[in-house]
Amino acid sequence: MAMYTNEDNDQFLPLRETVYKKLRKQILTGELKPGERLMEIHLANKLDVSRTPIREAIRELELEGLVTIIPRSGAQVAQISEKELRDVLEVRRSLDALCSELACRRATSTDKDRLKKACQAFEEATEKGNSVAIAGADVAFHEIITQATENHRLIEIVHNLADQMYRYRFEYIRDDTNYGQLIKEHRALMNAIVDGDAEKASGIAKQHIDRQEESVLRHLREGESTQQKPRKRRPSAAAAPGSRKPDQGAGI
Amino acid sequence: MAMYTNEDNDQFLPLRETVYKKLRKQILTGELKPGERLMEIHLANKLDVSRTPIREAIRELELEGLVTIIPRSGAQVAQISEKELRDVLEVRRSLDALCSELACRRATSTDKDRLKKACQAFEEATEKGNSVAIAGADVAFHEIITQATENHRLIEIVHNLADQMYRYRFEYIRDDTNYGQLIKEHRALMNAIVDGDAEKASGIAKQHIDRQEESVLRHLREGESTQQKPRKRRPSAAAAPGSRKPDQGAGI
DNA sequence: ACAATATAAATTGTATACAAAAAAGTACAT
DNA sequence: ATGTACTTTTTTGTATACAATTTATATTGT
Repeated sequence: MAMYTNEDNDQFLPLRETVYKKLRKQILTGELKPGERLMEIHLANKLDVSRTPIREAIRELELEGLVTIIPRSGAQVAQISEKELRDVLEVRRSLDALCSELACRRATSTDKDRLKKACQAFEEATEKGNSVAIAGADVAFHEIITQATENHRLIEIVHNLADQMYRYRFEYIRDDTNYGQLIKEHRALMNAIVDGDAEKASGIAKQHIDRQEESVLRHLREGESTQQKPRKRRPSAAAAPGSRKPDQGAGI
Repeated sequence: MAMYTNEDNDQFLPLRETVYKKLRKQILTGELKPGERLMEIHLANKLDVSRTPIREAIRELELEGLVTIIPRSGAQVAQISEKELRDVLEVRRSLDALCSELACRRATSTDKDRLKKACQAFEEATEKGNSVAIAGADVAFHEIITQATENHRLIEIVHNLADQMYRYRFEYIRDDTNYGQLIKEHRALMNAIVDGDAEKASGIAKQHIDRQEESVLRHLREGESTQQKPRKRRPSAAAAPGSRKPDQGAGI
């Protein structure tokens, strides 16, 4: 066992955090596939820590929506249904529009410069044709806009929503055999923000997501191969019907 | 309190969940004040469980934004600054607008009926003048709209944002010595949804939040009395500058 | 007095033990 | 073969022990 040997590894962070990061990455990259079970002892052995930090990491991931916990049964990598993906995108559509609007109002001149560069970089990446690079450039471009909002809560939520779909990013990129439309949208969005035209920027952002939705959903329907079947469980008196969380709203 | 929780069936739930609910309620109602420390052993004794479920509950609350964890130092009830409140409201503004739009498209006729009744009930509550009842009726009204969207992710996020401000709901309600404007807005929103006029509904929802922002912020500035001062901690090499979470966006 | 430093106390982080529940496996009857 | 009761194995839920770290307190030197 590792004991308290800091092992020189990543940092002085609590184990819980490093475990959290590792699992998270594996889920996002698809190394851990949807439906795959996350068993505490197994993971503890594999990562050479005790069950405690594993448990805590899994619970963090659950609240993030990347993991589903079935009480007294265990955790599994969250299945994402078409409906759920659609829900996520519906929210993203609205929030990406908000990001763009806010960016129009709040982007500094250096923000705008970086946006121009990122836009350029994306175009160059598409010419080279490397999927990883293209996806990276796309993320970088949008990230500048997101950060320009200066609204940390918004940034957090947008990131979270993006994470839910991270697994599909390559399909999405690979889908567009010609990136002409994508480039056009990026340019238009960039210009709108530079000009401070919130109305326009908002509209483009929405369109942008709509296009994404189309291609991601198409791919989801085609390749269902990677997902594992969800485990069924014996009926139990305690099992609440339906919702995965209290979802107890306390609206103001 | 309002809260759509099925109380009492906690018997079969894991302790972690019941602890989570208890702490959550205490934070939202203000029984645990912002800045107050959450110490594991202390809470464990008080609630008569071991530290383990306490820890897990606290971590859930952290991801929800109701608790702040300082590594190796402990957890405290989240302080909410004016900037953060503003950020929350900025997102809510956008999402409440989205809720209203979606409600226009998706509300069933029974939804609409219930909305009318809830609107009516709110008016009656204002006449009676009981703050608790008014706040409850307000929540109920908005909850119908939220649920009508049929978008579970959206519902979850909106609830979470609402929770962040739950502590201020009474100030907000009490502030409006005459509820005329509030009633007018509710009625207008209700009518827009019944008519399916998404554009109009969206606009009203935004105004509604703007009004809230105004009065909540005013009250926040006045009564800073209840908040405890945050503990300061020794500088540490591990302490990351700024952000409380990796926040590593993986945008698509 | 005041600051710096050493010492003690409190508190969190992690590992581990054990009980409770669920899942998987097995034998048996039909 | 199929279904059913029973047993075993696996896995989670909770409690607890101990190490590591931080916070509080006392002590000392100036």
